[in-house]
Amino acid sequence: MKLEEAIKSNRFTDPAHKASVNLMYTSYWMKTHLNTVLKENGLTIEQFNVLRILKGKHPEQMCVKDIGSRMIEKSSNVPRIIDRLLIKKLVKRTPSREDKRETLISLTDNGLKQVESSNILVDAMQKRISGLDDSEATLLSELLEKMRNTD
Amino acid sequence: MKLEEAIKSNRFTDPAHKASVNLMYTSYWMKTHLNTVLKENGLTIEQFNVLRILKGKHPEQMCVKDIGSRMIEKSSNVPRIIDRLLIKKLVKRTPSREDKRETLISLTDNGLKQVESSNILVDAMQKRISGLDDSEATLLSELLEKMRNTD
DNA sequence: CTGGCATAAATGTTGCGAACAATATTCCTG
DNA sequence: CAGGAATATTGTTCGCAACATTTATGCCAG
Repeated sequence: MKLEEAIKSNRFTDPAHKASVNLMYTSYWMKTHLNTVLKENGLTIEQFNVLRILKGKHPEQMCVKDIGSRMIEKSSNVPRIIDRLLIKKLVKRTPSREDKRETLISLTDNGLKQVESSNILVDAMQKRISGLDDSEATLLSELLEKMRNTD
Repeated sequence: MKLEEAIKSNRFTDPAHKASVNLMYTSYWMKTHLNTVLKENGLTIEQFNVLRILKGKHPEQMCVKDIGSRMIEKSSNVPRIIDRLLIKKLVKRTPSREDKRETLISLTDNGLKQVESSNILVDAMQKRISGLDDSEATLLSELLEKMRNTD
């Protein structure tokens, strides 16, 4: 669907304005699909993101700060997202020995299964909905990074 | 900043995967800037969005359904966003005469001033942070719409 | 004209997360 | 060793998402 149909508007002041609205709408659209898929497994996007980050180091542990620095949406509430994963027994919390200020988090067996099964669903969904081929996707990434060049 | 630095990861299964993470990260990045700017005026993004939609028809009124259909993030909670705008007296609620199921919403004078002043801040911020020229921004919009071609 | 379905809006409820402050513990550096 | 920095947790408030329910009204088929 064209942006103009999706939000019934065509009053954009300039191409950059339209692009930023398009960007937020497309991200919303993607998240809606993600949410739908993850709900089958009882996960929120943020929870899935933390699990996926932990899977990247599995079976090693990660401290809370490192998890936070790898999240797409930086959040001061990582401990509470972990709380919810703990309740579902997808994750384990262990005090660190080397630096006693830290706590180390790792996936449980259940957590690993959960994230692997969710990954399959998510990958399939993304393949199904994305209309871009590899070179277009690469170009999109380049434009997005150029857009953020003031970082 | 490159995506890999921003989320300290370079394990993307394919360009489309990287593009979708990049998309969500860039949208988050944009919203963070938006939030910072709007906070000066005591508005959330959703509230600003509703005000901006109303400005498009000002001084005419709009019913709640039409507002919702124009929002970037479709929400079933439009009445409650309007509640908060009402408390700040930025918006007025009037029962419709033609169709008594509807309520008509319009900007107050204060609301109009508020959205105009916010627009200035937002436009300046977007100019300041975006590293894309017009043709790149147009290309970005095209890619985003192609990405959503399964709509 | 009316009975039943559709539509618009509001409301109730639950839960997640953002934002920000405050606290406790531990580390590190001068 | 003292004082400040870093790490994680906790408290609090708020906005919003999601979903169900309710109320009022419009509309159409019979």
